[in-house]
Amino acid sequence: MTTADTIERTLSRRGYRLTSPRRTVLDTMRGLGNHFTAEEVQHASPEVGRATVFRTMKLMRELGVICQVVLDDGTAVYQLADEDRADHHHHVICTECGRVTEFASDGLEGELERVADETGFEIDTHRLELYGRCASCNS
Amino acid sequence: MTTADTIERTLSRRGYRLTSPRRTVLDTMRGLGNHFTAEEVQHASPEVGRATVFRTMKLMRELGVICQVVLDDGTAVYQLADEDRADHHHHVICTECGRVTEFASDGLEGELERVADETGFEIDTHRLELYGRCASCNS
DNA sequence: GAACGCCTTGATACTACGTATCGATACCCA
DNA sequence: TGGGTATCGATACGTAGTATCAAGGCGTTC
Ligand SMILES: [Mn+2]
Ligand SMILES: [Mn+2]
Ligand SMILES: [Zn+2]
Ligand SMILES: [Zn+2]
Repeated sequence: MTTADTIERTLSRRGYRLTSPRRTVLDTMRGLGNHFTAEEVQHASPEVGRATVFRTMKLMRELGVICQVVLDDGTAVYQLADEDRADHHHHVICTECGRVTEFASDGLEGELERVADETGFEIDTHRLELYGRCASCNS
Repeated sequence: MTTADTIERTLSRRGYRLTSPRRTVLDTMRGLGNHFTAEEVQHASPEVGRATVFRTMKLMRELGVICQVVLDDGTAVYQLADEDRADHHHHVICTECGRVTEFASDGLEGELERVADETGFEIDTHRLELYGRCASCNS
């Protein structure tokens, strides 16, 4: 979870400010726990205009503060990124309780690069999600 | 691309029928080429009710006849699956022209299983998408 | 062939998601 | 102090997908 100070610095570096509505949306997301939808953020921040909620979430996504997680049915939820994994990582999603966990693997990234070569495409990025049941839902 | 006969058999096995509206939607999707959105299918099948378009697309997705492809911005497009790859595969998406290509890799699947073990989750499925530029857009 | 049940359909309404527009403010810097 | 840019909220708009419901189709069974 990225601190407000870090976020403010990143915003500032790009000419943006950490305003009061942005702060509210950030606090809301922190209060919503492991993962949340756009609608949940809206409902929990009634003082902030709807457009601003979306704008802020989009901005935070660009900064890597939150990540989008695609569920197995194709819908999306969001998650505050661990500060240390803010750059590149993937998600394991519990189809039972919805819990989202982040992970990264150098071995996997290497294998992905090898596969990417064979596609004939010039690959820039990728997205990977694993679906299953978490330890607690599994017992 | 799965034949109508194959689809009819699969539907029949589940107690469903290949009706005229379903046939229309299938033909429409075949006519739309490499990939298409829900809206494009609707527009190209005005005789069919909107709800039926969505219902049919959902059904075809469950049968593995079409696959959902998540773009890098999180939106979704759809694609008729190659009959031989109908079971499990992934997608390479050109961020320039939108072209979607399917691929599969045993090596990758093996590496994925290894990574999945370390998550502490009981993994059922996964989703992987690669984003880049196709050969023709790259030149 | 009639009755019945289930599948299917289209119209409609509704919810969610996200973007575009626009006039009004707030902040920063010269 | 004045201008320029960022930001905001309200609103409207477009797309995606689901829920409801009444009507029609089709197969099976009697
Ligand atoms: Mn994440
Ligand atoms: Mn596919
Ligand atoms: Zn769980
Ligand atoms: Zn291309």
